[in-house]
Amino acid sequence: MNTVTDNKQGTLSDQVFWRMKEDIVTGVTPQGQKMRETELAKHYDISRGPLREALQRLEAISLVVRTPHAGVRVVVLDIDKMREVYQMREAMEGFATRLATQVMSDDEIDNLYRLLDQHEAAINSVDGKAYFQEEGDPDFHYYIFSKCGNTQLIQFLENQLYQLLRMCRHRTSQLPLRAEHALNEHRRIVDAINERDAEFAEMLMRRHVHHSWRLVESMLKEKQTQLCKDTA
Amino acid sequence: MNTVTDNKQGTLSDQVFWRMKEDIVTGVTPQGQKMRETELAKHYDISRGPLREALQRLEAISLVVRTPHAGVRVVVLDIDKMREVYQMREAMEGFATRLATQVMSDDEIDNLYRLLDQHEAAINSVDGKAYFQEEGDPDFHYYIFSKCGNTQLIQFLENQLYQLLRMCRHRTSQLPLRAEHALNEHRRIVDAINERDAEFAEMLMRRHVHHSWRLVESMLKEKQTQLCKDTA
DNA sequence: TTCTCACGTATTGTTGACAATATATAAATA
DNA sequence: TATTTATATATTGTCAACAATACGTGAGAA
Repeated sequence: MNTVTDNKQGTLSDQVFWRMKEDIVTGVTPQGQKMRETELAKHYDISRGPLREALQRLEAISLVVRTPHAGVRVVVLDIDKMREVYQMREAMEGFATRLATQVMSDDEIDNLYRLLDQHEAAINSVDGKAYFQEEGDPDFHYYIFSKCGNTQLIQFLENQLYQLLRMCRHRTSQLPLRAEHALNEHRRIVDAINERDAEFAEMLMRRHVHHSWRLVESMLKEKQTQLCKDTA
Repeated sequence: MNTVTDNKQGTLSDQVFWRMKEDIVTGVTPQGQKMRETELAKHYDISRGPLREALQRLEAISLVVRTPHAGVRVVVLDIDKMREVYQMREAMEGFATRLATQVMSDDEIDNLYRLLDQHEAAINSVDGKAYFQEEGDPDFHYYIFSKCGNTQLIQFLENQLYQLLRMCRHRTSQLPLRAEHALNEHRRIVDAINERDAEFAEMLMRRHVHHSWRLVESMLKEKQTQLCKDTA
């Protein structure tokens, strides 16, 4: 199912890039951590050349920040950066949904309906809500924007934005969910796509992402104020 | 005015990245050209290490494409890729305009009006239309999205999308313009911003970008069919 | 003649050593 | 005692040689 660690194909730089990316996104390498080249090279058992290239690729997708001659650190996703990620999602996924609505085949729309049914079944089962956040929700979003017909847009969402989103999710995974509510919004989006109402589908997707953010934001702020009280 | 070549600050990799970027975007390095590392290293007078890093950064912003073990080529902006660039612009600049409308200061809106006046004056003068495409139009767009308050969005537009757009422009620079028409659309956008109507401002910006693309597209297709007739 | 396969060459991927820069430590001065 | 400066150390940036891979060329067979 998960072929993360045993990926022995491609260049060294490639392999290490994927491993480091997973380590960062899943929180194995904590946010804000200093990443020393020598140290990492030893840890991943390669020389500094390919390692630097891997670091550079991580920088290109905003997973690490580099200051010249000083080194790189894992990005710290504070509330403001997370806002930016969700704003980008709102704009780009909304637009991707519009495009997808115009070019999706009927069979692909059927697949979307089947996906909704699977998610509903999962939610009704034990641990289904956790499943929904971890697998179901991303699957749904991924399926739609991957049909938008704009390669650049797909790659940006997949390679850049969704990696950051996974980091956000990791940070908010202990927060309560809104699985049923989100599923309803998913249904409406698919209905709009099915009616080939591109403008409406875009609007619904934007609202859907916006709602997610609003929830995440309020939870984070609540947690933050709670933390202040604890330390005071 | 242009401090491209005499930029002796920053790391070697940095300097060469900027030089190569300019060379590609301005067409000095033609689209589709194979870029051999040894050759380039000699040409820019550095070793292959930093040069590879510069190439990788070019790859990250989609100015070159790399195939493993085979090398990198300058991207070829065919009509389909250009469509993708303009679509991305439509979505992201539209959204950036919405955000900017919400957070721009009154002084900054005044600056926008002054910019419009400058552009009108330029258009009425000799060669003003050329000026408008080369400098005026990008300035206008850049000013707006730079005020949107979303760092990631700004950087993406500035570092990635607008570089590709400059390549598109270079390819379509000989095409006739629509300077007056575009200026009118600019006016309406600024008016919407001034009235703090974020949704309307977004819509106008999207339509504006969409119009640009429609024009470019029809010109390119016309040129293409003409070319077919010539060779037939 | 045309297709296939093997070989040599050219190009990219990787490595470890060296140079340049920044950070941390400690001594010296106000 | 606090602050500044000089030095030492650690870390990043750069280089040139080496290894691995892909592409072009030519020979051989169908």
